[in-house]
Amino acid sequence: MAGTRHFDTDDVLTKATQAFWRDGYEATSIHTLEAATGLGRGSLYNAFGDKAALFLAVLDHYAKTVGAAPLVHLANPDVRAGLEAMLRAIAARMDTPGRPRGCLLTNTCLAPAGQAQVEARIANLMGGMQAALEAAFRRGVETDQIPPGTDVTALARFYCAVARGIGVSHKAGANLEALTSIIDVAMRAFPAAQ
Amino acid sequence: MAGTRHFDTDDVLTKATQAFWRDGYEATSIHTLEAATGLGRGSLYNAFGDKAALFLAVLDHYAKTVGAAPLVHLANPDVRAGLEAMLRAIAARMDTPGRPRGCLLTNTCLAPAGQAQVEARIANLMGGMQAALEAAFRRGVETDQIPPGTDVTALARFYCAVARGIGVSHKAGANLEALTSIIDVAMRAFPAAQ
DNA sequence: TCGATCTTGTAATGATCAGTCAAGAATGGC
DNA sequence: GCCATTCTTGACTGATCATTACAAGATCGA
Repeated sequence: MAGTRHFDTDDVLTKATQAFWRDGYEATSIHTLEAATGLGRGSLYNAFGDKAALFLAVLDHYAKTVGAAPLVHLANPDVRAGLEAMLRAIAARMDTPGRPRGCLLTNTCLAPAGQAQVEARIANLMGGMQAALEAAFRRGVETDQIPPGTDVTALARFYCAVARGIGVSHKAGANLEALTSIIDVAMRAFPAAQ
Repeated sequence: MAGTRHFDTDDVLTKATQAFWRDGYEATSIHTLEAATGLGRGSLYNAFGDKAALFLAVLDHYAKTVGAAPLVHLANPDVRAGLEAMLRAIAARMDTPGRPRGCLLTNTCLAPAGQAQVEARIANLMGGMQAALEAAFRRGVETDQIPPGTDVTALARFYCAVARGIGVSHKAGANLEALTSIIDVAMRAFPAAQ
């Protein structure tokens, strides 16, 4: 029953992500992770190290897959349309049945893991979204889609906060229609083209 | 050393609130609560019941004091000014030194999986804020401060989401200046008076 | 003054937690 | 075909968790 690895790392990370996403870092025990991944204790510790190290791997896996997907819309030359598409993609992702509610990063940020390394990683990943937004908005200023002199940092902070607020609202029970109406209002804060 | 109660209930609740607010529901142990309140195990269980019941009392205490304070601004006849004052009061409250970061309700809105009663209470308290906003906006429509036909429910949901987003941002490390800039942008989504 | 009642501190309980370790089993290199 | 390596398994450890039981002390009504 042993000798070579019996699992695919990405597959195990996906399953572990679901568990952490659903229950949070503290409430997810090694026993839960055994059940979710189908691996034994020893295999988990052998492959990933301790619980905190596994969670770091989960965070990276989440950021690369679930978290990065909506950001591709920011590549849209129409900055406003790209922003709106990103927000709607986030809302649509949350509405996906079978997925845990809210956003793993936001959920974990609210219920801290107590591990300094984990908190630093979360701050880093969250900062990445704000930086991506800010870069898109700066490009919008350069291409005359956004009025010059606009505080693009504040604008990025705002839409980051909206995305986080959407995550919390969904975690608190909001449905897709409620999230959509939030986005409709939020887009009114986007500076008008000149 | 015993016979009559040696503590003030409100004082103990305030101290317990600080502990839950800082560390979250799960990470706050009875031992932590003993140290924070100065009471022994027996006194805590005798006075409040188990941990979940104590947390329910803490939630109500928080809602009555910290949570309700910013909402008084909504009584302002100028609806837009009242809304802005409320948001700035929330940001200023977060910046208060010595206070735990973020908002207790937002921080724990996902927390105790399995404690249906706690989740219901949080949903109820959160819904109260949205209802207060919606009532103010409806009054704004009646007094011609907000265009007729405005979706006041969506508007209330949006500013609720902004408040939650501010809480998450602060929890994630944002300072007062960052929170203020978020509010500046958010106010641009408010419908113009006719 | 005395007993009933309540508060309080401490010890103990059973469950669960993260993490470790020795031993068995299967593989790949030789 | 044999051996070293790697992986899996399941039992074990010590710590910590929420909760309860209990004894001792303090207060109050009668």
